[in-house]
Amino acid sequence: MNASKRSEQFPTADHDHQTCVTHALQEAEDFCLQQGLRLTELRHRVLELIWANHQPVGAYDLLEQLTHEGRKAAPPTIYRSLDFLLENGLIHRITSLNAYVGCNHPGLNHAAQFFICEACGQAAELDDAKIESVIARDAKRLGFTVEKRTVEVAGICAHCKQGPHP
Amino acid sequence: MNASKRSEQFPTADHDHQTCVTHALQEAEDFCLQQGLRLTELRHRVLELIWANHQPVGAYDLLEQLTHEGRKAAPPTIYRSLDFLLENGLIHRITSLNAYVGCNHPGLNHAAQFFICEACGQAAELDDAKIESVIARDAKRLGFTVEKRTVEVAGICAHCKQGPHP
DNA sequence: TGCTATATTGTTATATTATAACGTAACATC
DNA sequence: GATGTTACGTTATAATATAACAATATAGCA
Ligand SMILES: [Zn+2]
Ligand SMILES: [Zn+2]
Ligand SMILES: [Zn+2]
Ligand SMILES: [Zn+2]
Repeated sequence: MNASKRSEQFPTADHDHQTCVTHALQEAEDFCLQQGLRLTELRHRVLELIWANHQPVGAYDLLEQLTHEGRKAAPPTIYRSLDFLLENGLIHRITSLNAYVGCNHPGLNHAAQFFICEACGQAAELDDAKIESVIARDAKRLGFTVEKRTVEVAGICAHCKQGPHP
Repeated sequence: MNASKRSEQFPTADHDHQTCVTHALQEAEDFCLQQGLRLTELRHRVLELIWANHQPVGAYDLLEQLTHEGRKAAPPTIYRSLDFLLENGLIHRITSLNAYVGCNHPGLNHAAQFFICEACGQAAELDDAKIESVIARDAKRLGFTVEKRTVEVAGICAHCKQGPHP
């Protein structure tokens, strides 16, 4: 099981954090190159910070991390980078947390579901086609055209049920 | 089809708005009496305003409506009433809108799903057991204990696909 | 009834998240 | 290099929500 695969669900305590980050950044660079997108130094750094946090992180947390490393940054600095990363599927916004997290399948333009642990703060990204199809069925019955789905489940992850924060 | 039934999905343009409000308030009064909850004048009025808006409405919109009718009100005034109504299942919070909407099945402590029209602003509340079971299955596979579910689908409702706002 | 504990509301200040508006710099294309 | 476009810097402000403490109303009981 490689780092990418592991990060699709709740990571174990002993997993190689840095490998996750490196791998995700490499994927993002490749993707942007393919798509002709400009992954500027700022955007690259913001994405790196999001992955390095390794759990959903707020815009102002990111802002603080940027300023602490000497960069001039104001709210628009971070929000513009977040917008770019969101638009191009490199990160997700978790509505119920007002926080941002790296996407495990960048570029696929998928609808994701999140399982969010209230103890350790980790979020697992799923892409369960079954949920999609049930929502689609309900939408059809209502005559509703789906544009955007938000599926976020809060609770306690398996690691945290056994002991304190993994 | 009565007002209650109608309000479970997207209401038609010609439906009896006032009947919906009256019916919902009556149900809330009954429920609070049964449960020994104090539906004070303020809480009653806030719930009435939420239903009268008849679509998800923001806390500060409600605040403005309260002050316009002469009541002294500050943010905590409205947020405390919203907290009471949320805790007791009389309203729902729609995370993706930062807005509040009356519950169609007060007191049932159910997990609801919302289909939100981006054209007319109406939200339809569903309680599809199928969605619940699929989420429960994923949770079980992850070893995840579910506390709270957020399922919000944005798009265009059937009325709005035919013509402008119903 | 009057007393007391509790719940509710009022009031002021502040935290948190996000965007508007406008100017400057970097980049790409010709 | 001129020109149009994209990205970034900067200042101010909007929108949503909570903290902290005082005043009032209510409920339960002596
Ligand atoms: Zn994703
Ligand atoms: Zn956990
Ligand atoms: Zn409901
Ligand atoms: Zn509509």
